[in-house]
Amino acid sequence: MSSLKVYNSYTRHKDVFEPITPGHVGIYVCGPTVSGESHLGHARPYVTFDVVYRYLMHLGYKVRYVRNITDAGHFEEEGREAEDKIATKAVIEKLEPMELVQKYTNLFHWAMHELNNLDPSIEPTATGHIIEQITMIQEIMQEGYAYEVNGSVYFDVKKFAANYNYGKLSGRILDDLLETTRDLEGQDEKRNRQDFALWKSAPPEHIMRWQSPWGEGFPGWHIECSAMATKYLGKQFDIHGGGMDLLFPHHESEIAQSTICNKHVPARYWVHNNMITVNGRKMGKSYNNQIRLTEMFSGNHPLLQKGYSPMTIRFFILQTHYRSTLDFGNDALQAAEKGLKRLWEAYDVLKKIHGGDEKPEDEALDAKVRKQLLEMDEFMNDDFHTAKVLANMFDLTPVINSIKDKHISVSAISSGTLDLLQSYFKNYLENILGLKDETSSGNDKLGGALELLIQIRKEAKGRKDYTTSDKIRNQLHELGILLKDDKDGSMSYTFA
RNA sequence: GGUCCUGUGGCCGAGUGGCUAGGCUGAGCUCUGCAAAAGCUCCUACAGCGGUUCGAAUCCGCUCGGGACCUCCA
Repeated sequence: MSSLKVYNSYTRHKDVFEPITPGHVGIYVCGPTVSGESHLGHARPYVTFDVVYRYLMHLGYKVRYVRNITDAGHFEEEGREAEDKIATKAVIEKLEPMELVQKYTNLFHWAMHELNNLDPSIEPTATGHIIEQITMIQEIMQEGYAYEVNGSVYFDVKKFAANYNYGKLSGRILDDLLETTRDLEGQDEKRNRQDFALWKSAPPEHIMRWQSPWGEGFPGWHIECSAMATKYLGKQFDIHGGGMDLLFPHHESEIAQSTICNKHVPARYWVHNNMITVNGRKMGKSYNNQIRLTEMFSGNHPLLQKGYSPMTIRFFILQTHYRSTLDFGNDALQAAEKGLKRLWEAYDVLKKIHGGDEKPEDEALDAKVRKQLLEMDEFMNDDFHTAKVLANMFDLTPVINSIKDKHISVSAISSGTLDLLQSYFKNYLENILGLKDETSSGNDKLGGALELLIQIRKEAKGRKDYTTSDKIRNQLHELGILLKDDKDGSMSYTFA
């Protein structure tokens, strides 16, 4: 089997993955700012890195997955009135900042669980690590790469660039930045425009504020990730993940900060997911085109023809490679919904298939099935190519259904291949891709009642009493339960 | 303006220079009391124009279109 290769934004090509400590992987993913509700675009990185997390564990690594919660204020616009987003909104909503933060943190966790994302190993909050951030800022100042002005502290990018490789991750050149940085108000505190804040002095109206060596204020945006990643993963760790839109300035700034403090580029592999777009345009607050996850699930949004279940959304995301843009659309979502249903029903069928002999009756088919299963590992090793994994599973679906419908015999493939097929489907669908059954919800009483109706319908059909049998089927259909007559005379049901 | 990405069949999307993923739609057929599901077929595309090559969706150039970042952003 091949080894895992990961596209590394830092080197700009696929690198063979080798953890710093054999057997262990440290991964840091930029988490949400909990000043508002998560939208569809937010689902992408967390699903993407959930699969990365699951796959690394599948490979046998012991993984520490750190994903932060940004609950301290940022600036609406750097250099302008330093408005704490959370504080501003808190006034409007007449809520304590921490109450608001708690509300959206809870909502975020709810959405993550709906999407069947595993909890990270550690989920540190920015407000819980103010001391670590202050300490790190002090270290940067001691090294001479930060300066204080009026109670705020800025990172000296120009000096950093003179001695280190600034801009490598994002492909930025300092001179270009000088020319292209927008002319904003209140830049006078900075020595150079491209400098960024490590600590901001808090104006009186600012609610979230902490005591620091430079007076009362709050941390800059980039420092929290550097401080928390260092604390929980060390001066250098394996993977740093996030959306492509964080490449610059966020991750570039993280690299600068950590390089001064820790003498290392913080992560060896930088992994970035692409954006979800709406009509070709990035979904984000700048474009005012977000669809919240609660709206996605309920269908309560002008752009939505209907609601889409969490697994539909997860599957929709997984059907594309994570570094490609993914365009939102009702047609695409509905295609994903149907595709997932078909795949999952085949998986249910597969679980019930038994038999097969040691030697397959159809050598060619047997070989093809094995090949397609083993290829799935290759695809995952090739930069987590879930889209190709799913394509192979769809290729195998007709084989499964044909066995069920007796178009081909169980013994067409060997018992060993059948075992492999069953274990790969289970492993991939449930453990690696993190999909789950959403239909039945395990209601035993309902199941029992349906079995009874199926029994009555069978008896009616036996008497050729199609009036009764059709009545049962049609009325159940109206209730959203689909009865299917299988080839062998048995009946099964699915929830629409 | 700078840096970078991208343009694939009705829709969504894979595509490492040659063997032309996959899903969803649509059409036909088979099975079936009728349905549904399933199976089997079919519709076979690479923005345009040049170039490199025995051979290009894939490499190069130009033109046109879309987008990301440069500012909070997943």
